[in-house]
Amino acid sequence: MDAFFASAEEVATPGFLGKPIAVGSDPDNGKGRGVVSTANYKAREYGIHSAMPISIAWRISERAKEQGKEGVVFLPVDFELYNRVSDNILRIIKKHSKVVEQASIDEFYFDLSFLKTFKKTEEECLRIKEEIKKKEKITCSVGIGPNKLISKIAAGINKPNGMLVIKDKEVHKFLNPLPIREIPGIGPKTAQRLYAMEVQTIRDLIKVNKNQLKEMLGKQGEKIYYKVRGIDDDPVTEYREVKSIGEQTTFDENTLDIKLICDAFTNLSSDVFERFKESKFSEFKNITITVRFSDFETITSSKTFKEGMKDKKKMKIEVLKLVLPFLDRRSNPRHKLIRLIGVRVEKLVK
DNA sequence: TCTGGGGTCCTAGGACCC
DNA sequence: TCTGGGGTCCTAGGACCC
Repeated sequence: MDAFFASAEEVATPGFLGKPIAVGSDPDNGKGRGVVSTANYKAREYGIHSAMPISIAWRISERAKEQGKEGVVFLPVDFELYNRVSDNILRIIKKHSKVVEQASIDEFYFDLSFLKTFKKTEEECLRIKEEIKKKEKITCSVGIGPNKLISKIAAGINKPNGMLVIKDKEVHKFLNPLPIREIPGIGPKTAQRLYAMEVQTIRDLIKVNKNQLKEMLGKQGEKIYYKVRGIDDDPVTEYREVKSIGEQTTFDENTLDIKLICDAFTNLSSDVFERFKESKFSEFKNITITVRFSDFETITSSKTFKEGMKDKKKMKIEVLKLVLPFLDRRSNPRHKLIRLIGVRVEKLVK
């Protein structure tokens, strides 16, 4: 889906039509601590984009207003709304394809190989796009290719409201000129390491041999070796098992207030437990806590239990037992303030 | 300039077992 | 006194994705 959160908000509130919108954390008059989740295309014209600190976006908006331009509409993330829309879209796609994989709240893979030709596939995808546009009033971008990798990259090329078909024979011509960051799995860190080797495009990357990539990047490197060649046999799968349930929260202000921190951990523990109880799992065997300090150093501490756990009170006690060492002054000699804390349960048992 | 929150997967070292 | 090789599980940290 194109600018999904922002698009869903535009549909839900007709008054937003034509306005620049940023969905994300509360900007709190420029003091807010989060980031932009999604900016609509009007807001992108202002230079606002996903993952940008919300305080920067707020400043951009203030500047724009001074120049007589329209201010940005800042909206909190409303997952209930987006999940509803997402479910509707899934239902539409399911009418056209037997196997649909929901890759995220706004990304779907579906296997149309039963249609046999790219022409028929393209026509079918146009119908899906039109139906989504008609029923949900939002646009999406579609990529059609011989596998999930190529279709995903192709979908990202002609955004928004785009559609791109890459046939088997066209894969190499399509991939070669693209920047390496287009490959899913090459993030900022990996890209930097490759830039240092004068590797900028997939054409460059294809010249690096498999052993070199493997040595440099481990298993990830081997995957990249195949991806740059357009090779991907990852099947479209309906269902993926949940592996963990967790939550984290950033304090309004960094803190070392023990009571505040313990209360926040207790609340997180309780919230995670409630979500766990709503899940189809009956027990968990691991708890992991996260602490992020003011300098962004992030530590985790975890414990695995022989026996599965399913008691809220016991969970809270175990969480606090994990937290305790970090509240000891000796473990934090420079008294770094804490910025974020988190709680997660893993090793889930049905 | 200041960096959210929900996740998955991988790596490396250490303990432990046979 | 000095010590192999195969394997599993746990812990901590890091990269990545949306």
